[in-house]
Amino acid sequence: MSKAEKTKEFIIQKSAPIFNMKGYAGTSLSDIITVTGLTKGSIYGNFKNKDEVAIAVYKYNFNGLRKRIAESLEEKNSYYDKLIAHVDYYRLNWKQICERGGCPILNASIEADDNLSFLKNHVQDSIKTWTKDLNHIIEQGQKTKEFKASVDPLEYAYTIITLLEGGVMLLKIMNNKKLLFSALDRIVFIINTELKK
Amino acid sequence: MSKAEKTKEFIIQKSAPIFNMKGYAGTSLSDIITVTGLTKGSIYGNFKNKDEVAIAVYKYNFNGLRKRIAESLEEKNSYYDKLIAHVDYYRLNWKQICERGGCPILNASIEADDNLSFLKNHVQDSIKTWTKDLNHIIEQGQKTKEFKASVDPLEYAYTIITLLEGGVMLLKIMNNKKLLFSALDRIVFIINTELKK
DNA sequence: TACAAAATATACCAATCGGTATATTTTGTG
DNA sequence: CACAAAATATACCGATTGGTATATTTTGTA
Repeated sequence: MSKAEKTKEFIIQKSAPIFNMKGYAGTSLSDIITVTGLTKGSIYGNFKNKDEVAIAVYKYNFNGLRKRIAESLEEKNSYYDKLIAHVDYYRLNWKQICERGGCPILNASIEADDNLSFLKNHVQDSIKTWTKDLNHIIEQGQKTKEFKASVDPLEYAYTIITLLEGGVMLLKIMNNKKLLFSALDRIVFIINTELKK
Repeated sequence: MSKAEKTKEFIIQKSAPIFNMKGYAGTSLSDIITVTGLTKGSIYGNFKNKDEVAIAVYKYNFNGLRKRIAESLEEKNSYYDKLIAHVDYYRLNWKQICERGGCPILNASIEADDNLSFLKNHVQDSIKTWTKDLNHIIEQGQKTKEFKASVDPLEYAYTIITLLEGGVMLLKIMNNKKLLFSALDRIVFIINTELKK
């Protein structure tokens, strides 16, 4: 790992919470300079412009979330348990999620959807990735006869994401974990009554 | 209605879509000047600062949405029909919602939650108002024996909001109405299987 | 250890930001 | 119609924005 690569990674790590909390438009280069302790020359020596920093930060935030969720599923040895663990990731880490500024997908999604075309594609990609991850778990669970073969895995993947994102939104704005937990309980209920055999 | 009040209303109306699409940080005073055709003096003669414009615009956007939903419930003469009509408002108007930049509550919520304290309170208030509106419909439906008396109206109000907001988020970012409709179908299913007697 | 290349810092740029003071126009009323 | 008050326009302000050109420092390697 070259010096530049280390610096690049350092900038991304330090800027990640700011972008997730203040948004793309709300985060200035001087914010990045302040939080990294570096200078403008160092930032622009490693990134073409602010957009490139934002994209790198978004990918970092999404990949981090995805990785942490994946880790919490690893030890589980049934697909049912994996799906429940996915939901429970939010139950266990809601505080950390709040501290980091909420769900990066949700945040970037809202800001990018009709404004930042350069980010929109990346957000779409990450939602597709997340959907595939959930879809895969459900499909595998169908193969092991844990889940009903009749249901459409993709539809349930989207329902889970819908409830998670809606739940995180209400958690953040109302400062009330009960609202997230209610969404999580609903997901578990759906899994138990409609997916589970 | 004085001249100033008319101008104020004019500024709010013209600025409303911009704030909802580009966000608070992404909307500049020159954007407001451009879209209204007015001058800076006229803006600041009617509003103390940018924050006050943003607040007025947010209230306008929320009240508009609330009014349009309320109108679509008016003719319905059962609380079950009112609740379904509430959901169907989104089914019928998803395109208009998209054109206006999505759900103002969701948008403002994401930007304000850990950044814009001056807006956060107003967003919280509007969510409380919306919750009460839904809660009221369910409670009344319980009184008329349309809905089961055993359920907690507030919990269902929150579940409906969670699914609506999550659905709108996915609609907007993925440009796919199917994702919103899936959330709407889920709400109707919950109403039919858990609320309805 | 010398030295070129890579990386970072410094100094600057025009444009735009939100906001204000003042001049001009428009308004309602006697 | 006159005239004060209200409303709007003009002209300006310092601060900050994203970005660049260049100087300096640090790095890896011969």
